[in-house]
Amino acid sequence: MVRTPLTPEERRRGERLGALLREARGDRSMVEVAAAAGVSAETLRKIETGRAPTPAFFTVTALATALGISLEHLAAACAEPTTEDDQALTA
Amino acid sequence: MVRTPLTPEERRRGERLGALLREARGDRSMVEVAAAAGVSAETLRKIETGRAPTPAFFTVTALATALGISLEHLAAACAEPTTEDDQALTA
DNA sequence: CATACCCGTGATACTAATACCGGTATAAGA
DNA sequence: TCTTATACCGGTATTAGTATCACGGGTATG
Repeated sequence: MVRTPLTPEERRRGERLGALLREARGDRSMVEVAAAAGVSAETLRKIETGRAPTPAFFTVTALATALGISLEHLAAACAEPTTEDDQALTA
Repeated sequence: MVRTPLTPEERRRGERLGALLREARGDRSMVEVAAAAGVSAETLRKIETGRAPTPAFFTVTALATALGISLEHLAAACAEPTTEDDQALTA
């Protein structure tokens, strides 16, 4: 195996990231946010739905900028749900 | 064309990111930092040398955590050298 | 009711990221 | 000198991210 397939945990993390982005998008439309971030709407949809669990760094950066959220917040919320970081989803 | 090839500007941005990571690594070895971040040494080398200009978000996150630098700093330094952020490279 | 527009979705195509392998160069140490 | 460790480089294999194409659902407007 040359490229390790994504583990279920990594996919879970991707879903968490997508959920955070979708929540941050609020009532804005996908096309609007995608255009503001400079990515295609389909790409944003895949990331939000978790079908692209490990998007590129600059893609996430652009989305975070377009959505007005911090990268630290995203990384911390997706990192590890060991304790009870589900508060990040509700907030 | 279904997937836009990386533009020279994106590659430049990747080189900047790599330079920042290498600088943050300091005198640590590649294998040590790579192991701490959970990525292979070859991947870290490719990112540092700019041969992987758009690494995955969580890869950069893990490296930033292992190196003790902030994602915001990385994103800001790589975003756009419009004004004079070359100081980040020289410092 | 038909048409058009916007949003979201699935399928497809193609490039890039990641990892493993072997080889090379340089510097430190036995 | 020889070994070892580190970094660099090329190639290869496989998965995954991203973009385009084509489709369905809803809402408004004619």
